[in-house]
Amino acid sequence: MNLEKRGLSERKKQILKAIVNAHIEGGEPVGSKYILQNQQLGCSSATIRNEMAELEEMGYLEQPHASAGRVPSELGYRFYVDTLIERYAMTTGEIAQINNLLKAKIGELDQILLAASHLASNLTNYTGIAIKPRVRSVSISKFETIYLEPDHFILVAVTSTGAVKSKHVRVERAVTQATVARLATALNEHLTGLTADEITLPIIMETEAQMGADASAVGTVIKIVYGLLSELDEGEMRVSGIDRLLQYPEYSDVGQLQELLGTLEKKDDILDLVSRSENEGINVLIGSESEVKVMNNSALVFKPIVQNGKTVGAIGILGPRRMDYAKVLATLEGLSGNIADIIHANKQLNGGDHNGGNENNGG
Amino acid sequence: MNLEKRGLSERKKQILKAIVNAHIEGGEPVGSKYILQNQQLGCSSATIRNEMAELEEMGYLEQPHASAGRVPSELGYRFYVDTLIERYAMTTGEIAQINNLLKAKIGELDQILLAASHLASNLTNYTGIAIKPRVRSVSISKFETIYLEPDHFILVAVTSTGAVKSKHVRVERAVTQATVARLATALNEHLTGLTADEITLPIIMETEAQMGADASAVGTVIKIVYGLLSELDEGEMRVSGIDRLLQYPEYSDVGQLQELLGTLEKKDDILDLVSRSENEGINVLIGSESEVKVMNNSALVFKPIVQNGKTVGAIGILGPRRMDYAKVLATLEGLSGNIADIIHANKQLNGGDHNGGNENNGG
DNA sequence: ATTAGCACTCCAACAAAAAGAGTGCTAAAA
DNA sequence: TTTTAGCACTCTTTTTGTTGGAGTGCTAAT
Repeated sequence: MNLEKRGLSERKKQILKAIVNAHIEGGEPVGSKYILQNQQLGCSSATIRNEMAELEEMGYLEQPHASAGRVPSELGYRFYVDTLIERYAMTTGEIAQINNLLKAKIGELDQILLAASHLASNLTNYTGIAIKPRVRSVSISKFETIYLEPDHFILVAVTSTGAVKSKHVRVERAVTQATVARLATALNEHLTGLTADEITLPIIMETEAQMGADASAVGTVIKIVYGLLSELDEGEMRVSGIDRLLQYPEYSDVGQLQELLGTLEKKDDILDLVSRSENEGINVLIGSESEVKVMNNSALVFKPIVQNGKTVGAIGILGPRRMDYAKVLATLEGLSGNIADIIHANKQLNGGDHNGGNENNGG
Repeated sequence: MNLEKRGLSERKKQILKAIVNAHIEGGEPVGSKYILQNQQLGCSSATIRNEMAELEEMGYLEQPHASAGRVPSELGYRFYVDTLIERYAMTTGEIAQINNLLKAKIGELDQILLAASHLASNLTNYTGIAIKPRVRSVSISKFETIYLEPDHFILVAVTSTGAVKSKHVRVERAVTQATVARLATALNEHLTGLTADEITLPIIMETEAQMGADASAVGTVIKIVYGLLSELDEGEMRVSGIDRLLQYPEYSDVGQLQELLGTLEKKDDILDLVSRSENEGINVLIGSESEVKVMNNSALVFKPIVQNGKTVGAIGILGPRRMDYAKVLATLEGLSGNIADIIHANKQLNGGDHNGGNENNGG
């Protein structure tokens, strides 16, 4: 017992792992008898009980009430995810499913993320989340205008991350096709690479000067550009497969469920959490490790999608604290590998090796 | 009793209305005693009981069990919505809220619909739905290309409904800025106004011919255009405020709730329903009136957004069958009026009168 | 046609009892 | 010193029974 100060005995590890696995599968507290029957550790249930009592004392297990089985504590899950978990190998079927669905969606990042989170939800049977994080500083790398009618054109902006945004623009004074083309040029010369904060009055005035007689449209457009940039700042989050949560008994309490759904609706908390993360590997947040109040018996696992050193998106899984971490980690890794392939270049998808490291981040 | 064959007596109407109102508010079966105390109809509870028994026989009321109060049947709600409902006037506060939020979102239809459904959910305290219906035939009215790198440009398409879609395009053989500009011209000349089905091989060949030496890119782009058109065909549906459902006791049964959430996740059923609707007024679907299985104790109210005679979107409310129809109808009407203002022209919002007719459509 | 009165039904809530699962502890065995 | 069998104990879950109340339907009188 003294020598266990700095680590768990092999037997304790085996018991803890068995308990976590059993609880992940069944959701019920696990008793010594069950362990006895399902593990070969050549000792009696009484010994197991003793070990369990010690594991509880050490903080890895909890007892829902005086005479129930044991349930893994938050610390127990942490230890499990960090050291005990056995890597889950995706089946060829799953890999094929990923490839097929994502291949069909080669396109804008938004759609890829959405499809991926859907897929993640399907494969893991938990709730999937697709996130475009808030970013401190997006800028626009290219403007284009599309003339429609004398008082009506479309402003298209390509952002530094490659996303394309557009807005209809209506102006008071009629403009010509040539004018809106000149406008695009002017915008490209003065506003590219600037964040919302950097669009200052002098810059606006320069742009207006360049447009000469047609300066009146500039004000309207700048306002729209500004709004566009702030929109991009806001981030976005979409949820898929909420219905899957309901199959887990931890969410059969309506109050709890309502709180959780509320958090998913509000989006802010999770969006913040993901946007602030600096871990580019897989993030695993178990229960109260995250500041999001509601998560107490839930867990959030997410993987940022990084492009040129910048986090441009994330896919995640939300589920009960006792989720099947092995499967979730493998799924998110597989998916993010494929997404990386797609966005870095439109090269052929081949399901190759994307062992994206199994880094975990507690709190 | 004979003369009631073709209509309900005034007293029956009053009783029915009182029962529906009471049940909408409380969610509990309503008894004769309650009616006696809350309505001035100068008769005893025994008489009310008799009337209630007859209303039940006629199919307007139901009894959950032998000795409970009465609950409105589906037919009862239908009758209520069609003839008994009292128009609800939006408060100035609500009108102001609508104007402020929508004003801020002047932009693409998607965003307006999303904001509106959010708002509808907030105002009514039920779940809001924003829908872009499947449409038989979308075409593209204008193409534009944005050159980025020699093997990489962006294709922007403006659809016949004014929506803007874009796709990144990567090509094998390097192209110049001039080439992508010519490509846009070629696409505009050959593909505008065509639906996905109408893009035939001859047309493709003509386009390729026009591009001469750069024909190789045409194939890639056509595939993308095709995908883009089918995407537009698919329709879209976004849900907001699911958490609000949980406050109503009819959704405290996990099984029921799961089915409902499943329907909302799948989107297909509701999307079909809305896409196929030909009623441009407010549609009210109560319980099993819709083919969507799950709705049995739910109701869906939605209002198409029509532009140039075409349904370009819809906003809706999903809630318990006993929802506050008066409020829901008023809210959707108010919102759709404002949306119409915004999309028809960017004229100033003024919260003016949009009495969009109170048409109802039973199954 | 309406109403008072009453017996009847059914549900909901509570209480008590029984069943079960799992533990902790003790004393003996390895 | 560690392990184990055995058993009493605790706490939950399920079952069963009881009671109270709400609301109806019916009958007989108005």
